[in-house]
Amino acid sequence: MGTLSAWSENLSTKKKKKVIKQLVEGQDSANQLQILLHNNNNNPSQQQQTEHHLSSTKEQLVDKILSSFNQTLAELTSVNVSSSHNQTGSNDDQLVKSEDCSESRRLRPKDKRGCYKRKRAEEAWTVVSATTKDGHGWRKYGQKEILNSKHPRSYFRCTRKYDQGCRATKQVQRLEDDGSQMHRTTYIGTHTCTNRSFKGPRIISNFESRGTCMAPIKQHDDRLSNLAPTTPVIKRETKEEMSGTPSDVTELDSAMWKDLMEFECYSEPDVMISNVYSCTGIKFRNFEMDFVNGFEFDGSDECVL
DNA sequence: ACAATTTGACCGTG
DNA sequence: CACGGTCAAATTGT
Repeated sequence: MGTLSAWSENLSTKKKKKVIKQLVEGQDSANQLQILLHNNNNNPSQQQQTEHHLSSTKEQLVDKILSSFNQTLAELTSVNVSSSHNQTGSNDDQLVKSEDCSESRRLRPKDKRGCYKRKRAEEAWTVVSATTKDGHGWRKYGQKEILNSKHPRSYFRCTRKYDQGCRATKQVQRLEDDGSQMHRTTYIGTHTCTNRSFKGPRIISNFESRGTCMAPIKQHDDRLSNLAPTTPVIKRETKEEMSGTPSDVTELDSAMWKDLMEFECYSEPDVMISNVYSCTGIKFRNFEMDFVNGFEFDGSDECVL
């Protein structure tokens, strides 16, 4: 995982401005969307009227928001990737070792547990949010008490790890401040699975198309055969996710709205917009504050994950 | 019965 | 050696 200082140093002023602009645009769209949703909830008949007054429709706003995140993330991760040394190659190597190891482990007697190769730092980014939902299926595989932290950290891997070889993992930890239901979610690695269960905004998954040195960018299903382990027994871990397979934009959107509504239930509308995204190793205050302060990261140790 | 989570051990990294 | 990421047996849930 690259350090914050390294990340920040590699972010040119020009890029910072671009990133800020994109995020502000996204925030603006989100605000408009919030108004729309709010009006829709209170008085559905008013919605069309409101929509007319605003410059965009719901769908357009969602597009803008997602586009904002996608562009921003692409910008940031291109920095990330360029600043990281032979990340992918070593990752692949590590992963192969790890997978091989885990394969053999299954046959090993109990007393020989733990033969694995820890993954090298993959690119990671962090989301601070009241909800940990992100539209992907996750399986919890561990929990740890973290030194000087009140709350334990939970470890999740993609449910498609074994059937599609997806490497994505995430770590979720509740923020220190009491009373707050906010969680810090650190995503590590990108999804290489074809997730047909899309339940919410796939902000994260759009990383997949960053066109960098990550996993194969091939979008065809033939990659499944490439990535799928040769293990004869494939456990299906995504029962409920497979049931719904949104195939068109309408279904996809309705799923997205559902998730957005859930999100709204978790947090006050005013909070909703402001306290969401940050990236690798950023201090986890209100991210909006960082915008105001010119997107400056001090690279101090307190931000190390 | 199967899937998901919990939990303690194992082990890599710094 | 401490910390924390990962594994898998045991437990719990559906």
